[in-house]
This record gives sequence, structure tokens and C-alpha cells, in this order.
Amino acid sequence: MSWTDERVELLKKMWGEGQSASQIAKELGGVTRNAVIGKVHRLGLSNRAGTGTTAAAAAKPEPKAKPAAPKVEAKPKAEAKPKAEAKPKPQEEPEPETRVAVMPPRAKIIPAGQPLPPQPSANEISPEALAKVSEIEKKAKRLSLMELTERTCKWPVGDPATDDFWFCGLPVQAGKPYCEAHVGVAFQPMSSRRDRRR
DNA sequence: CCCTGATTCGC
DNA sequence: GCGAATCAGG
Repeated sequence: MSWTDERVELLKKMWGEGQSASQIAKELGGVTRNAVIGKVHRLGLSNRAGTGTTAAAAAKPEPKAKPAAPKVEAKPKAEAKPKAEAKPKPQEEPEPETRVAVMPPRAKIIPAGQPLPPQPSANEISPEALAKVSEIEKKAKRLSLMELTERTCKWPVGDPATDDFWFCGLPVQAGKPYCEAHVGVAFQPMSSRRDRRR
């Protein structure tokens, strides 16, 4: 397969949308994610706004290899811009807090004598997410605490005080503590806080 | 172990 | 220019 205009265009589009290289490769077909990444670099559109990976490591090559490269590398580079240099960037805050963290079902610890706090956000989880969870819990591996590993979902199910307690144990993804379904419950997009008459 | 992107270098 | 191999991080 070669990089036709169409394919490059799709690559640019998807990359711009934040799709991963592997996803793009899958979509394009006939290429590996390495090919996609290589192309992305050649196109010069590498760094997307911080894709959480090796930005730092990228900046420090040459642990070995490449012996001689006596580049004179003089860089006068008198880049004088006549006007309009200042980039209007008052918007510095990258965290529009589109998500609301909801605590996992832990044992209720309520201060004695206190009325129940209104629990502003710990309720009203989207029906889809809940359905997904009930569905997923059928497939759950029901691991015990000691069976949990780095890549098993640590979502607790049941009452810790009884035998009927276990952890989901399904595969987690990319450093998250929970499986896909439980991540969906733990991190609610604020948009899902739709008004639901109670 | 799964994933991510980055870099190198023979082709 | 291409991309597999490798690296580095989550």
C-alpha cells in the first residue's frame, strides 16, 4: 500500500481527531501503526497537544549509535517578524472539568449523629453505564483482593463484610484502575447529569 | 501484558 | 520516502 492523497488525508484527519496510530492503521488497512507514526512524523504533524506519552523521552535521543555527526549547525536564524507576533492566549486553563469523579462504592462511613449528606454527585449514574456494569459483572472474574494485579479491574462488588464480595477483575486498559465499563461509572461526563425526575 | 507515540536506520 | 525494530512511558 502506498500513501495516496486520500490515505494521507484520512491519516491527517484521524490524527487530528486524536485517534491513536493503531486505530488509524486499522482504519487505513495495509499498514501498521509504525507506518502511520512514521508517516505522521514525516508529515511533520507529530506532537498533538500532549498525547500523554514520551514527550520527554523524545527530547533525549542518542543513548548510543550514530557516532559521527559533526554538524556545524550554525543557527543565526534571524527570524524577524514585522508585526503581530504576540499570540493571544489568555485561555491557559486546559481543564474545563468536563468530568465529575464519582467515588466507587466504598463502605459508607458516616459521622455519628450527622444527617445524611445530600450526596450531590454520588448518585444519578447514567442508565447505560449501569446497564453496562450489570452486564459486565456477569462476566467478572470475581477476584479476591490478593488476586488483583496491575491489569485487573479493581472495582469492588458486594459487601466487604460478607462472603459475597469480590473484585471485577476484568482486564483494565492503559493504566486505568478499572475495566472499560467501570471506568464509565467512575468517571461520569457532566453531560450525563441530565435531569431525571426522581 | 496490554497499550501509546518516538526514533533510528537499512532499504 | 518508507516502515520494522527498537525504545520509552503509562
